Amino acid sequence: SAVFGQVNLNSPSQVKQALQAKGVKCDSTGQEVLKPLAGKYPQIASLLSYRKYAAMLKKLDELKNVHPVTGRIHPKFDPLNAYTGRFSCSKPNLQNIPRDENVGVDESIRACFVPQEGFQFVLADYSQAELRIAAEISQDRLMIKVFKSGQDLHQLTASRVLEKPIDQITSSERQCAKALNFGLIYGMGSSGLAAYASSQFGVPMTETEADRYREKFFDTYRGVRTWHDKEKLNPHREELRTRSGRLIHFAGKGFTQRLNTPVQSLAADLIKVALAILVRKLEQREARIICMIHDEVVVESKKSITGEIEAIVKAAMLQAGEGLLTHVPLEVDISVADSWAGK
DNA sequence: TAACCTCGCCAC
DNA sequence: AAACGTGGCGAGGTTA
Ligand SMILES: Nc1nc2c(ncn2[C@H]2C[C@H](O)[C@@H](COP(=O)(O)OP(=O)(O)OP(=O)(O)O)O2)c(=O)[nH]1
Ligand SMILES: [Mn+2]
Ligand SMILES: [Mn+2]
Repeated sequence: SAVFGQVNLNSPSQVKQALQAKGVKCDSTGQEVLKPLAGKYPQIASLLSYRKYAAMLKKLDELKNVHPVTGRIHPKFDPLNAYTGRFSCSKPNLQNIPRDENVGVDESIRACFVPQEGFQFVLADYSQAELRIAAEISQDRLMIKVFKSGQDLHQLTASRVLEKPIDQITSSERQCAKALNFGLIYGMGSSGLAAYASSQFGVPMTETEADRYREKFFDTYRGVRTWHDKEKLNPHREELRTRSGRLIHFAGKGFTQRLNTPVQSLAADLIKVALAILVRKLEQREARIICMIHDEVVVESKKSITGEIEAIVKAAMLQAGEGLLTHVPLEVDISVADSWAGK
């Protein structure tokens, strides 16, 4: 094309050079930068589309090593690799399998993950996991109240940003709002907020508008602002002790990391406690934990006992909160399905 | 050739 | 890309 003559589209440096040669000023060629330019340059839209499909094909390629005997994929789960105490997963990573709405064609990668004959999946995921924990850690009065009354903050934020009634928020709009909520509580700035809203949410937002939105957010959740201010005051604390007793080396960590680490760590501890409870309860039953994705558990359960297993999984995940959280209630979204796509 | 880095993108 | 964070992976590109 006129913009990309003889360039390797897989090479960010060549792409950047080609764009700059055409007078497109950019530092990076990532989505945040290119997406707002896609309307003006159809070639950029094509490039982003190509990158998306290429990423999907790469993911599929990673999933080729099915064990000949078990018919399963056996990744490595490492409980002690991530800084915050999250599990990591590799070879292949099953914690970043594309969600169906992002695959780009009417196909599902997650639907390829199915239980063995005569079994079903129980899929259980903490609702608004780290928002609840942030409410607990910051002791924000309103946020705690919101969770006690069973409201949905992701949905609420989507509704505010899109200026649409709450009952008209689609699941993918809610999904987009997650990054806004977490961005805000973990210290995202006005420029980051504006860029994200424009590129991922499709809502053009100037930096001034972003700044106004941030202020509104922190006026609403005053305890979150106080938490941030407090964290700004002691930027040199070198140790963090988690509620479960782990000591985390904190030296050299910046403001945003200091906000995130206690929350993500507690979330990691929460699900680990839940898994420990659960693995024992499942021992004598025909059901096994086959995957975990940070705040989600996938259990493969014999069909005839799925109802009982569902109750056990939910109870274990809620019970884990009893020793770790004091003010905020937990909720678990749970479903039974014949594939990871959720039926 | 292999090891390493950066970039971009997937998930939570 | 920037004061959101935590990860893994492939491809290009560089270095040993
Ligand atoms: N800092 C940060 N953390 C994220 C982001 N996306 C997900 N997480 C973390 C915080 C979430 O609570 C946690 C689990 O992700 P989920 O997709 O299950 O979202 P969440 O539990 O908040 O909402 P849900 O009610 O399950 O749809 O992972 C993000 O964009 N930034
Ligand atoms: Mn969740
Ligand atoms: Mn989840």
